[in-house]
Amino acid sequence: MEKPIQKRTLATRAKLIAAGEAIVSEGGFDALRVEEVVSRAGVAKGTFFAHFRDKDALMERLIGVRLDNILDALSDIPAPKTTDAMVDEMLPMLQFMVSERYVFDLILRYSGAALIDDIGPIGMCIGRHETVVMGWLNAEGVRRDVDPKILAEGIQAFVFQTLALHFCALHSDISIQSRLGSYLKPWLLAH
Amino acid sequence: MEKPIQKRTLATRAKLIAAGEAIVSEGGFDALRVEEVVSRAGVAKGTFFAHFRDKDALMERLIGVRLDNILDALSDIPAPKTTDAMVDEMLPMLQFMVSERYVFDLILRYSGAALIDDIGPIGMCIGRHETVVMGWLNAEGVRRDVDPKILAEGIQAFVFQTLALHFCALHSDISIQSRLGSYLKPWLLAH
DNA sequence: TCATTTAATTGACCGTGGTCATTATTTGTT
DNA sequence: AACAAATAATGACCACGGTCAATTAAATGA
Repeated sequence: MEKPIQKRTLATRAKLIAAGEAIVSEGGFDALRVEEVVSRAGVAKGTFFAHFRDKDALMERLIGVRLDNILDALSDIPAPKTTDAMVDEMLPMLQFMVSERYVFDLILRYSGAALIDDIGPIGMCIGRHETVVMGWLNAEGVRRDVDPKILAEGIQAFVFQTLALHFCALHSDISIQSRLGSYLKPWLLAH
Repeated sequence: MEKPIQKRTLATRAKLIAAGEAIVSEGGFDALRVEEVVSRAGVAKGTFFAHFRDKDALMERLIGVRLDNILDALSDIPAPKTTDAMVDEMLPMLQFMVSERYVFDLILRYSGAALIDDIGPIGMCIGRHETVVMGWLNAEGVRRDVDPKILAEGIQAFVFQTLALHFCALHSDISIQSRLGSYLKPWLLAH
């Protein structure tokens, strides 16, 4: 019904993504330039925008791959039993998110689906993360008076708050772990 | 000690800000172009960047003015007694924040001080908001087992989460008020 | 096999934010 | 008032994301 994609198309797209990935692994996400992507991929500039809505769309894909890898590992572990353990398990994801200011801003912007209809790779990953975390909330000691969905959304909110303050000079004296912990304990624990 | 600012400087800056304000009031924040600011102000482009680090710096000032006005009103009212009342009082601020996607993104990016040393107008406003809200937390029924500072930071986190989801097509069926309320009740109420 | 329709690619071009060596103006000094 | 030092303003220029009419290649039908 809607599948007449030529393999040339797939090949071109793959080249673009590979070029992007190479650039990022060499100089970080912030260093990616569309011009360099197309020159490395050996195509014209216009071709890039025939395959990706804009630069951010490629960025989302590249970041999405990293996030998915981290999430694969995360969903394999057993549910942590304390909030501190939860924080520890989330740490790899958080560290990637703050690895570059540019990356954090991008994740923030696209974590809720940015455009009206299509939910992008980053939105998917955030949703996946929420699902994984929600699965942890059956643990003993976690409050039962609140819908787990709300609880999981709240954890997301605290994650973003923590990372935002991490970038803020006035608040960077506290570690990510301890700050996130100080939010999660009163949010999650029955008392 | 550090005050040899010529009045020419102040006049130029005032012209730039006035021009920016005019453009914004006509076409919204998203419509502001540096070129139009300088042409309306009757100065050269380079002059703009002698007065503001970048376009965002002017944007911050313009947004800061609006936020300050809203906060002036907010700090005049008596402390609300219920979470629903809190949400109602915050509503004008929230509505301004989501008036344009562009504005929301900017506030998000600068709500924690963006640069290492200087905390900009938006960061100031968020801080002010936090202070006002923290003043509400002596009310009856609000939990006492958590540092009010943490409680206020958590409210900020939920505000941003609520507004982010507001822009997300998948979640825009719920009103800002009811979503924020569903976070604040379990966060604030003693139980 | 060739003609026709459909899809992919090209690259010159544009909009806009930001830079910087040069020029103009103000302030301080004698 | 005349000069020197410091500060402000200028505008040509660059970087980079994004557009689009024209071109080329692939799929389809006879």
